[in-house]
Amino acid sequence: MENSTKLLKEFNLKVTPQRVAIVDELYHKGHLNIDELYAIMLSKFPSISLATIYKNVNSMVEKFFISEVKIPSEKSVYELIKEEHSHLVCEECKKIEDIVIDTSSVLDELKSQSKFNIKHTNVIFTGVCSECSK
Amino acid sequence: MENSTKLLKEFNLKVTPQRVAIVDELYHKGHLNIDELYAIMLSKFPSISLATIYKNVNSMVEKFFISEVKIPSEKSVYELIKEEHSHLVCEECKKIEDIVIDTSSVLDELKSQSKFNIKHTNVIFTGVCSECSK
DNA sequence: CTGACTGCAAACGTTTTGCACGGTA
DNA sequence: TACCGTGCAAAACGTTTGCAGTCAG
Repeated sequence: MENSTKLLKEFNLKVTPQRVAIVDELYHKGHLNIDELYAIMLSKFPSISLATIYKNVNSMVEKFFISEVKIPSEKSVYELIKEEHSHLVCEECKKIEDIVIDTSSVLDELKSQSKFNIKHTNVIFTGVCSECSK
Repeated sequence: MENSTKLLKEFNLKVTPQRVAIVDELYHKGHLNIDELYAIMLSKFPSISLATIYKNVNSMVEKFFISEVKIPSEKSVYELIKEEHSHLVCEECKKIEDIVIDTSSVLDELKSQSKFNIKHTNVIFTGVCSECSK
């Protein structure tokens, strides 16, 4: 069985062709906003409704299968949930890169300053990628 | 002259009572979303329009006088721009705390992994504050 | 005095909802 | 078969715009 189908079942989401396609795209593209997702889906399902995109994205977010990434000055994108990671966003070409960094030193420093019990560390770096800075 | 008035002039924004009040509130409360700001402003200017809030917030953002903070699963809040800092957000009471942490080790690690030329580092920690974890 | 700001109402874009139909389990 | 998902249209929501009157510089 294909990967996307298996994943949907694991998250107790009914397997429909539309959902499989959404998961496939997020898997291959990494990050997509609603408009990009709709455009891609339209090419595969000419009569798909935007409402279907929203409904599916929302149910996948609720089941913690995908997550919304809120980027400063940009539209939110969605990605499959995996190991905690940070994002690098190019201000010019808008490319988004995932990066796994060790945040333990920052968390240690934080612990000494605040009594918060931290659950998640959300880091977004913005700047210019190597292609755009040429 | 009061602080807010002076600040508005420094950022080339005309000084109106509505703007002074917005800056005063952001200064005292630290972070406010649009609805909170509107509610507070309504109590001071009963006939103020939501459009006025939006117009002022947008012009202040454009002049880099205030900035939008996008928080996972929450409404965006606005704050006066100051030294770069991170945010701690309590998932339960929604309180937001500012914290200045040294991100140089993370930036160094990043530099060794990616060719991005980083301009800004945006860090949001989510968790439970000390009052709520009692 | 002039241009910018305000408040109002309308417009706009985005997201959600209700419903009839069709597909999945 | 029973329920859930889909597509469509309408509704709801948040934000922006245009305009006439007012105010700051």
